[in-house]
Amino acid sequence: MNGTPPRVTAVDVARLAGVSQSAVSRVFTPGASASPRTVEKVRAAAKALGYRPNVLARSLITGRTRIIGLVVAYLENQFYPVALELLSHALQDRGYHILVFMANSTRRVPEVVEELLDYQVDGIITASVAMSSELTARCEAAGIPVVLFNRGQEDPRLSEVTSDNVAGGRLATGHLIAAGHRRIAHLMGWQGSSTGRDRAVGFRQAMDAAGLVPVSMIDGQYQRETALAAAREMFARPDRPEAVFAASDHMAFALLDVLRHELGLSVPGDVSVIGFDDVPLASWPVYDLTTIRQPVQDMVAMTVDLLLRQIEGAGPPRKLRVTGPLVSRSTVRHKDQN
Amino acid sequence: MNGTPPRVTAVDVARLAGVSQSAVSRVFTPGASASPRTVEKVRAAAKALGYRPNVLARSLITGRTRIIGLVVAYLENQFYPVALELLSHALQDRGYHILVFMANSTRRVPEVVEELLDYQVDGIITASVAMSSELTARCEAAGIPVVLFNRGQEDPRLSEVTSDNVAGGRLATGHLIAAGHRRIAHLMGWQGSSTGRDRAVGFRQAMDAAGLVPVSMIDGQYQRETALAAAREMFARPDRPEAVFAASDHMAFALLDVLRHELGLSVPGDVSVIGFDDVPLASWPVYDLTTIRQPVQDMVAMTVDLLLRQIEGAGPPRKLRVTGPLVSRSTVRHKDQN
DNA sequence: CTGAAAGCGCTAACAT
DNA sequence: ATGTTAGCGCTTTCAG
Repeated sequence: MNGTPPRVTAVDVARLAGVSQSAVSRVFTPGASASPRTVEKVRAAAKALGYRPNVLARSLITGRTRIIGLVVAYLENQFYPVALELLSHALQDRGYHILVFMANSTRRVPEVVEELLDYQVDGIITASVAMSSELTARCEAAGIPVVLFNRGQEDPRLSEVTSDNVAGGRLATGHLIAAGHRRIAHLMGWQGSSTGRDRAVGFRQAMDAAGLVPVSMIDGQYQRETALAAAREMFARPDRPEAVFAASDHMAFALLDVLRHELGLSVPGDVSVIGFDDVPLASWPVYDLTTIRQPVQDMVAMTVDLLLRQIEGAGPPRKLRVTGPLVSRSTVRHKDQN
Repeated sequence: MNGTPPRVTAVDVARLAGVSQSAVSRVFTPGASASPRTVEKVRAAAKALGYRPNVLARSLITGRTRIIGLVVAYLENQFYPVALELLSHALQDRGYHILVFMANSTRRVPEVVEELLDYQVDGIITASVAMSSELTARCEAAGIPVVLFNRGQEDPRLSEVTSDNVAGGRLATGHLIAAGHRRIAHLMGWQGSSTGRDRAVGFRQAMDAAGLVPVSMIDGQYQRETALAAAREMFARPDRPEAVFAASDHMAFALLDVLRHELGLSVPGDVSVIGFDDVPLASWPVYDLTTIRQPVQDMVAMTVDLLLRQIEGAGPPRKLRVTGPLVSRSTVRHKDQN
């Protein structure tokens, strides 16, 4: 019966308005020059026909799609949906949109980025995903800036926005120590990631500075299942910690669940816990988790500014770092006050 | 210094391979006809140059972008990030990608959809967002199928995938009644949405059938803040319910939080609570919420199938409905057994 | 300020 | 099977 409906093009509008097709184009192009009369006639005709410029055809000429590719691995940790929502809004406000690419074990990052490139995206944001050097080269060759959100990498061609994870790890651990704890463990973030490693070095630094030796350090890989297992292992040992620094709130929740619901321990009565991120759930009374805040709003704003500056003004790649405060809630017990 | 780096085009590859540009095109077009030798030469040249077809230029001709527009209002409720992740994977597996459009109070759905149309998306999925009749007409005119995910609407031009919310509401309420409760309230989902209304009618049906009258019915609008306030109001009245059906897990969590942490009530000791959705958090021990499961996996699969069928085969719009089971956990007290 | 013309990178007839 | 040709819908010189 039907097929592809006939599209309304600039030619149609031009015909109806009695002007040339290029006049129509000018009316819809920001930096244009058209007489008020032309503008009016064209706008009227466009409205009558329901015309809107085909942004893809435009992109073919301008070389800009106003599409930003976002590569993200998993949305399980609440930090990412929050960031995605913020990112999307900030970008929309500046006339850009997000094309989402989920990477995971089966869909590897390299292929995913290639697909992104096929879409001629103007820029790429990766959320907690690393870029191979080869891939970076391809993006660089294509003139497409990429900024790593919440992930660091040596490569000078890559921009990145992170919080100061080493300092954060130190702050968290220092807080536990200041509260009077000595037998402290670290439920580590994935050691294949910069954030996971940095938070762990912050932990070590603080411990060293206090002359303390970690009770244990186990990799929870930032995932609930793994963190659950790590928590069980950590407390199955004869040498139980009295306080633990979890490298993400998401893992802290898993830890808390094991402690309270499997082991029947009290937090902060029996053990103190501190997290990292300050996701919304951390402030809900069920957990009321003491944690290191990652200022997502700021991080998002910086990411967008940085990326657009590179796209629009060809600014250089930069590594930006923000510092987050400690948010004291109720999962850490202060021994002297008790 | 630099500007836009020179793109590698099919012409470059053709030149290097010593064939025509159309030969290159054929090699990269699935239903093509090219001799093994040509294919080989072209592939080699393409690899040497790092060539990949520009999908946008292709779209201009084929009329298909393989981009699906997703309109979503908020990611606060965990149900949506989960759906988004699933949707994205399912679509990627079939060669499509998601262009995300966040709608909210400032960015109204109509403008957002117009922007979507500008990108020549092949189809639209709206997650818990309604379409005006005018908008529907525009999409229809543009030949772009839209499927509403988790939202129903009368319009026959719109496809939709929902769970049976009336039956779900009945099931939830019936469970409370069967547990021996009589003084029951409903923390309603947004009454401006079909799901909110349907779950409420299910609630009423079950109550009526049992000859019971609701203690109260308050609209929590599916948002935490509102649900928190609604919960407080519900229990500030002299006539407190002994059981409540919350129209979403997300609101049930808010309710549980005020019950236990503000009012010092025990659940299920003092009051029973049942939710709707069965998001991951519902199964965590902190809440261990009894709820009605919405089979997201199935819903996503159906959504993708339906949409792609409409895009590729021009199938008709359909309204699909799945039924979710009750997942019994620990927030409902069974009076006879106690 | 405006129209004519060229062409972005690619696919799809059309011949050969 | 392959090259030639004509556009897809639009922006952008270039004349005027």
